[in-house]
Amino acid sequence: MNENLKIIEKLRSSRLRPTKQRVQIAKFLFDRDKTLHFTVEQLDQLINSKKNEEKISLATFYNTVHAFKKAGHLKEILTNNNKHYFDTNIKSHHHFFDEKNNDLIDINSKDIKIKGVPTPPSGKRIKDIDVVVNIENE
Amino acid sequence: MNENLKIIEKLRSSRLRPTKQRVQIAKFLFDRDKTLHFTVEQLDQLINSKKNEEKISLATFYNTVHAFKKAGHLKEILTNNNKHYFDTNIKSHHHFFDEKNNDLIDINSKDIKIKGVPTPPSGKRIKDIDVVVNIENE
DNA sequence: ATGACTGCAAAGAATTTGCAGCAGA
DNA sequence: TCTGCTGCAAATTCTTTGCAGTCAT
Repeated sequence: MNENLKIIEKLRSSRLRPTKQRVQIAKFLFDRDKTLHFTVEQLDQLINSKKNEEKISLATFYNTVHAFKKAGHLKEILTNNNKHYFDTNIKSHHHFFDEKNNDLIDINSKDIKIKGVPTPPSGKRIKDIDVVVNIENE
Repeated sequence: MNENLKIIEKLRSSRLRPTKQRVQIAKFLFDRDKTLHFTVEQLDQLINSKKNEEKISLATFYNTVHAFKKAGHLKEILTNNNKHYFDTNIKSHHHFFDEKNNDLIDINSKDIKIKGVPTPPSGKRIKDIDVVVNIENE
């Protein structure tokens, strides 16, 4: 129950009304030890497969995930498989990506050092840097 | 005409039949000084807007671009805007990406040095590394 | 009460697929 | 001739949108 309050605070502090659906989604996403990589469709299946609760509509998952992303609670991951992947780990970090299985694995940002990034075009500044280490079977 | 022969050789050496359409697309893509970043839809528009030639169907652009990618003549670029971007520059290099305008700019790979990439999971090896430097307006 | 949020269904965008006919080897 | 390729349209997949009803404040 204490967990619920934390979640509601988190939503409120981002000016997101703590609706039943948002609280349920937020609990699922943020009340966990390991970080989660997911697409919106996967999230829909993961949460709606739980028989005990009311179903949440797909459009609400899209709305909510984007609202969470805008609020900085989720990070979007780059891949080249034409799907939007999200990550509950918002700290700057990078990924292994296995194209074969669409499998994403976190890499601690402290491990990776990037040097020699040129200055961006004038009028632009660097927002962040994504590193994707593509892996394949040996 | 010599250019045509080079293109046909390039196709043949990748076991791709040099059909009229493929030769036309390959000339457009590979017979140029600056590298080109494009989506399949853009390519379709770029080539089919030329009034003088026969129109090529969208499905053929998809087939051809994927065939060229598989043959190693094109590189796919990571973005998070849910579109497949391709690059005529197949040398290892990285990109600035401006989400606002979906604008991609090459970064010479020699400029960027990446250190501290952990060993990949067992049974996997590193295929390549993509670095995307996201930029925004100052 | 009033604005924000949800859910449904429909629309939209990008990509893929099936298959008949055509063309390169 | 024979296999691979093209073109068309239909199908699929993922995502967004419009809007009426509902809920949080």
